Amino acid sequence: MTQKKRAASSASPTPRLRLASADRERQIIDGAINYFAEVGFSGQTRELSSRLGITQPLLYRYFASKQALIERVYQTVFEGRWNPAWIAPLRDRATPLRERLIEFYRQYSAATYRPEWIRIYMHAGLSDPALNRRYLQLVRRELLPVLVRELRHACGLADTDTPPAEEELEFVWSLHGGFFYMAVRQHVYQARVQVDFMAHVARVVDNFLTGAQVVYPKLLAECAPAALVMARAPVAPRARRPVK
Amino acid sequence: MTQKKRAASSASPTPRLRLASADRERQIIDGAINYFAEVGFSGQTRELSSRLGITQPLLYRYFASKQALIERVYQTVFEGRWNPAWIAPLRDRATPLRERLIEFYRQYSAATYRPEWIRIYMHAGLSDPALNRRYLQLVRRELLPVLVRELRHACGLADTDTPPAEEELEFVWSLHGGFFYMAVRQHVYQARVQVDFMAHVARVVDNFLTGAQVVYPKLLAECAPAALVMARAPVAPRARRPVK
DNA sequence: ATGCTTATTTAGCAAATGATCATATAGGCT
DNA sequence: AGCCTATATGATCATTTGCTAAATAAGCAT
Repeated sequence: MTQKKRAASSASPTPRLRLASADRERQIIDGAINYFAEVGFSGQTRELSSRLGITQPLLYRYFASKQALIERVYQTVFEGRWNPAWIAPLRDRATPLRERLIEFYRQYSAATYRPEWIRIYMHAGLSDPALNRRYLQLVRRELLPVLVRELRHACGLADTDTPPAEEELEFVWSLHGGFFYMAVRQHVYQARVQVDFMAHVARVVDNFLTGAQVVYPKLLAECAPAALVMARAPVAPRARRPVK
Repeated sequence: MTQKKRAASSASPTPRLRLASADRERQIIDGAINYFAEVGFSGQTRELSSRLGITQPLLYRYFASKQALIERVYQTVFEGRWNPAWIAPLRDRATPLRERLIEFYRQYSAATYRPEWIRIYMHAGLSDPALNRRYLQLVRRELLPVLVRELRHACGLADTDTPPAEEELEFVWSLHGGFFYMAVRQHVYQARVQVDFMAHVARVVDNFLTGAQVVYPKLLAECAPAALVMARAPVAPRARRPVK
């Protein structure tokens, strides 16, 4: 017994590392993000603590309950990774919308299409979708209307005050969702994705914008006719190669 | 105690319903699908049995272990809902590809974009992605190559033996994934989707096919040049309204 | 009725798991 | 050096949970 104990303590020379509480807290949160991303929120606190190299009761010194820790994980992952600075360049009409979209998805994917983010996001959605809905509303409030506005402009329409119709939001969301699903295939289903992501983004964005030249005005005619005002000087058509 | 018990048993007059074993088994599986879809596979067998109105040990008469029940749930949901008859009509060039795609997604969504299916699929992916990968391979083997072939044709190219390039598969998967993500938002994140799904599908398919007239040949030129053979009699251009 | 088969329940075990508490010790302060 | 505070630990509790064995009763053939 005592032998075993002594052997263990000499084998793992962990001389009771004493961290500043802020450091320890951060370390626990980071570990919890990775652990829960891997096994889900039903993962045990004992296993988590053992991966962190600390004892389980220490977790309870820093977090009142397992649930409190989980909520902290949510908060850190979701609210910590949205960058408001992504939006402004999307409105900069000095560069073609194509390039703006590609650049946006380069940055957005770097921040969120990561195993922990995607997996935590899915686990959270399945166990308590309230937080996900908050994130979706963030996207819906901050990002999608900008996309709609720029898309209207890129299709040769004048800026109006007409708010995005539900159908327009879903339309741009189909672009967004296609990329997200690729990340889900990769990080949740662990399927190998064998193409260059940014080249793929470029192709899909091209396809989206090219089609939109024709289809988007029809969508507006059906769903938001008030937005159908031609710009005085029509914007150069986006078709980079004329349809023959 | 005894009073409580007697009261309970008289309040719930469940006079030990005795079913044929096949019926009971089916009932358990159906209940398990709904239960696990809701709470995940870490849901307890006791809670499941109580929802079914049976005792927990009875589950173990029908399934050797919780894991065996879970595997049966997988099997029923995934392998039971793929319909090979979806594919043939996609190849019927008598009708425009647009209509074929819309009809396909009408049927595919009716079968799989349901709360249990989507949620079980997500839970499964997070806890053990092997089964999801098998399903993805089914899609990748049976569906995507057909889409690629028909898309090439719709863009005015001759049929060749050139197998789909990885980039082509991802390209059509971006269409597929956009729809799937809408179902995820609905059934996992429980966000309200306020548009008519089939009208949305029609718009997105239109957009996809219209853009593809321009973008897909370029994709092929980069990634599968051997497929870039023009059909002798060019197919009527898909643009339903000429690009101005 | 009688007895046989088997579906179903009652009662319960052993392991796992979230949470707690008294105790030990590291590290700064005087 | 010596003290004091906050951090860290080991032992332990109460509950949950997958699973089993024995008891009970419903349908069925005779």
